[in-house]
Amino acid sequence: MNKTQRNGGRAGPEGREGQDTTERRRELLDAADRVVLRDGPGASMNSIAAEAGITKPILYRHFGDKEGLYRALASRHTDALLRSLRAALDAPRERRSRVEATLDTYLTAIETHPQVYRFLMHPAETGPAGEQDFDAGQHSAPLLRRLGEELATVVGERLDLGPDGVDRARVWGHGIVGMMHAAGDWWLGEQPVPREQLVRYLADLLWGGLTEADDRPGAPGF
Amino acid sequence: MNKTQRNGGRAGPEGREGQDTTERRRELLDAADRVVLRDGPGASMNSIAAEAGITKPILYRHFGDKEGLYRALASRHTDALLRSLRAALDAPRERRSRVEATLDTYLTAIETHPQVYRFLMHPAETGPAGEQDFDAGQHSAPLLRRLGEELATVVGERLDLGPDGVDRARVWGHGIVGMMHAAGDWWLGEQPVPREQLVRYLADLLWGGLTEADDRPGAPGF
DNA sequence: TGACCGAATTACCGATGGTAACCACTGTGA
DNA sequence: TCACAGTGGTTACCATCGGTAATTCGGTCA
Repeated sequence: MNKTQRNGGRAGPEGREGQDTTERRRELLDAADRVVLRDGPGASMNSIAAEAGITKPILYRHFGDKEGLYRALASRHTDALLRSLRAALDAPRERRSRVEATLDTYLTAIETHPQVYRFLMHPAETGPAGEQDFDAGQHSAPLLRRLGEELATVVGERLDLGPDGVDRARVWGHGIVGMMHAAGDWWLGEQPVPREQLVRYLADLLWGGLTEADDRPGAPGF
Repeated sequence: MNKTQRNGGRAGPEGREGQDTTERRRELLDAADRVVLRDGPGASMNSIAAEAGITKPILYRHFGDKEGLYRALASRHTDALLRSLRAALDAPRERRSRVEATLDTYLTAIETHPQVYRFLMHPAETGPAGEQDFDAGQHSAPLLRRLGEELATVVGERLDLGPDGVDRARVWGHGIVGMMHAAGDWWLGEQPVPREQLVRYLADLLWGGLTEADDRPGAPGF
């Protein structure tokens, strides 16, 4: 088993050893967190190591490469955000309230911790070397993908969308998440309206606001 | 024959000068385009200069820094895409067809040129050094912002959205663009459904599909 | 011809991600 | 008590990148 390998130490029972190394990982991630929140997503491995009171090679032992560290770090925050959103999505209310609560939860999160948010949207960072992968579709922030899939599942489970319901649910899941994300990103920069209003507008959009609005008199129609 | 002929002395009027330098810029951008499409968004300034048959400092003379080059490059593609989208948005049909045509135009574009798409979504690249700016809101791809603002204008002009119409139009503009973007990004990776279907699903979502769907029997409601 | 001027190149700097080589400490077996 | 093995850790280093001074080269004017 040797779950984390390394150690090879016959010394203590492996459980104990694993305990230590995961505990260590947590400490390192805490340090990385502080640095990233302070210096932005471009924080260097050296500074992170320094914050943790160690040196680079140890970080590389634990996380492989920068991408690995950032993935681990992002995973923590993503998990936390996902938990909040799931809670909002599971609250026992009617549909509209549920949607508004979810939107509000997300927007509150990014408003409260913009640095975390910014980091989560930039995990790739594609260092100087290599990076040949051109699959064009996984570069986007994994957070959005996870949110989209999550929402797709919820929608697919709870709504009756007909024969092609699965595909439809996935499209809607990713689409709604993208709407929330883009609007939130723009709003975070300018904050031209209070959060509650943004939530209402977005929910209105999902509620078919675009269909119900009348053409402007004299306009070429929309 | 100094076809490129760096003018050699102020001889010519400035107009001529400008002509030459903008022509040169175009050539350099063409070269940069080829390299970026070949090596991905992480292409180095050296390789771009080599492709253009010159050396780094010239690139820096023309574009200031890497960010500048990438901005110029992105601007070209963004402008082109914006033109197509405006055309789709201005076609004389009824609202639903117009929306579907716009979605289809965008999705066709990213499907046809995924490398360009990928580059456009990663223009920041935040080099190794500095990069202290933490405003958390301008890091996102400028393309999405421009699209969002554009759509907001169109929506605001053509629809009668009541007293707070301007704010509402901006939220909707960015929201719709984000929906299109996220769904497109996900779809580009998996392509689980044909494009026409994706377009229909997204339009359905905007047409209030989420409101009209029935709860699944036995589900906790959505 | 020779001084001059500007464009382009070479050579370089500092910083980064990543790694190999080295070091020190600690407990074990004789 | 002492060699030893294995651990975690550090130092020193490499290739590469973005960016820039110093320098060379080609042509123009007196």
